[in-house]
Amino acid sequence: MHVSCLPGKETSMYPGSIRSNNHSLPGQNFASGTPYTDYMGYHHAQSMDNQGQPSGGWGSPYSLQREDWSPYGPGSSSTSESSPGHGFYAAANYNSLNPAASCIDTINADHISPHNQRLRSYNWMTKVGSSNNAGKTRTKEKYRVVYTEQQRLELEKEFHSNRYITIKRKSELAADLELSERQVKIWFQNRRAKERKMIKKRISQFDGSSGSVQSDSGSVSPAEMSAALFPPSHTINGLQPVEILQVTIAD
DNA sequence: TTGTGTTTTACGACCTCC
DNA sequence: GGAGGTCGTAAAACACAA
Repeated sequence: MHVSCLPGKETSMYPGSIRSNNHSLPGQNFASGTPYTDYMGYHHAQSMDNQGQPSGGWGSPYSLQREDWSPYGPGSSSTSESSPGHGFYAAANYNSLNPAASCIDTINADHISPHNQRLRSYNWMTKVGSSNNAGKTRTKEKYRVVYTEQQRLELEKEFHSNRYITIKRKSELAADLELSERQVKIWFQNRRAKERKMIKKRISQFDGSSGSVQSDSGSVSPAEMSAALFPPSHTINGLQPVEILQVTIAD
């Protein structure tokens, strides 16, 4: 599988999108400089061979509540070459602060190791119909699926291009990945939450440390960590993202 | 194998904006 | 009122130590 590095076709944050008036979305772009050492923190290595996906296996009462639950077929390979970065969160920025993850290819190659490539058994398939919790949507049959490697990769690419997905891109991505728009939206919400959590964790490491922070590669000074977290080029209204975040956390 | 902790989907409550 | 935001949380999926 080949995946290019954030091609970057579009440059506007909200090309004809919702909320294009840019009314201070709290996190809008603010995390552009956040570190992605955890970018590929996903441990799942689901095979792209998703025969186990529930084509038709969704419980009807559940699926009726979805906007467009499409069968989870194999990740569309066609998306590999067609996922445009939006340019705002440029690969250059990302790479500059995280050289180790400078190319998704690298990450991906790493990630899809023989060890990780082991096939999932999709145990949930056998659970369908086994639940007897009528009235509780979440516990009906299966209540969550595991996205494929391909789906995650494309979503991550989009996320690193833009923290907030446009309606247009959401629609495209959903079609490409055979996900519902709702799923894409929720994935982005969850991904932002994850990022905030990571940032808070890092900041608490600063606060809790006296002079240095231990990293994988040894001791890192707060200044170094800060620079890694937020490159100087990223400011919003004159504030560096870390400052904005600190204000936010203080609230 | 099993217990436990973490991560990943998914949802509801509530908020803001148009 | 609808759409999408955050926040908190449930529960499946997963990793890993014992």
